Amino acid sequence: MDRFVSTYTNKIDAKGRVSIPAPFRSVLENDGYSGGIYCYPSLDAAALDGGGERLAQKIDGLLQGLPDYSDERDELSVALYGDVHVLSIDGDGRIILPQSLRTHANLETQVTFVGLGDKFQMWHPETFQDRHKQAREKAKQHRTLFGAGSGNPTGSRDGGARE
Amino acid sequence: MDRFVSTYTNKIDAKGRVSIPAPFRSVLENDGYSGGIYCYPSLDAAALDGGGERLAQKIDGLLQGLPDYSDERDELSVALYGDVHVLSIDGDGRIILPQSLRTHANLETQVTFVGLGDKFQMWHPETFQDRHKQAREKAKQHRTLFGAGSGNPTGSRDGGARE
DNA sequence: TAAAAATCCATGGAATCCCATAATAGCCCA
DNA sequence: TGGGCTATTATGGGATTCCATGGATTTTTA
Repeated sequence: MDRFVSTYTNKIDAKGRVSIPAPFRSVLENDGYSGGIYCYPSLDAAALDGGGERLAQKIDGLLQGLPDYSDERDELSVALYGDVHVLSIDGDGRIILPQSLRTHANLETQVTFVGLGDKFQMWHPETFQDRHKQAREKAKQHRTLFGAGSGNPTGSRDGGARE
Repeated sequence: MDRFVSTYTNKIDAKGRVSIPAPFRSVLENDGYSGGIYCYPSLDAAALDGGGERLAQKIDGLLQGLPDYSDERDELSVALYGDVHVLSIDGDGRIILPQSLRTHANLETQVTFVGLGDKFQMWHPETFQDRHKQAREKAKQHRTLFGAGSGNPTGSRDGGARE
């Protein structure tokens, strides 16, 4: 399997460590594991985005259009690279979440890992529940718009409720 | 790991010494460490740019586009090379910031190191906070432009069938 | 010779490694 | 089908290493 799917909730222990769900770990290994996962605060949600090499390359791609040494590039780099943490995975498949990341997502004792295909997100469990409900509501509305709930003809995403 | 990512804030001690964040140091070593880091005042910000060989080569690359002995090239050379300092790293991974550089970036007691991929920047912590906010705003705008919401520019797969 | 710079040493706290345990899931074989 | 064995996983807790930081000592330079 090569995509992050499903959700899991794990504990944060006294040292700030969290187990990465085993299925996610194996995805990361197939993705060219380079010593750790890339993790940064989501731009518009109280959550963290995480992933492996594929995610890192995506970030590179966003910057490629911009000329070196332009102020614009530097500015964007601050948001894209400056916020990224490389969290190394210990021998037991755990990472430790830096304080800055934990505060962004209100993570205290538990983390909900949510697979999003190319990447995954980490949420405060309750916050995610709310989000999840909203997302499903929106998805239903869309379906009735399209009629019959027979899948998703246009291939559009589910109303952007995610992230 | 081969690029500068993440942000770290370190102290300047009484002698003007600052620890380079360990992850940055290891990037520099992989980058062909040549005795010190290249450091110069950012052209359009109250910050310092720093990096290793890759950064030096990029500066060279900019100049190569211009004809030899042209006024334009001379000017740019002065602008780019003139203010460059080579800061040697001591046995404990620290550098000493010359006064001229410190004044340009208003560095007094603390320095925030920001990874920008090929290079990194050094900011006064509070000044950086503002910059950081701007940068995230800009990134949001770009993101909607790119349609990079789910990290999937084409919007094709992952149509919301989560869980 | 005094001031400045480079090198060396010491330390507290944090991150990493290593091992132990309990719970779960998968499997084999009767 | 069921029962027991094994492998995997999440979690907890020491022990060790790494790192930022401060200070002392030596070397250089003015």
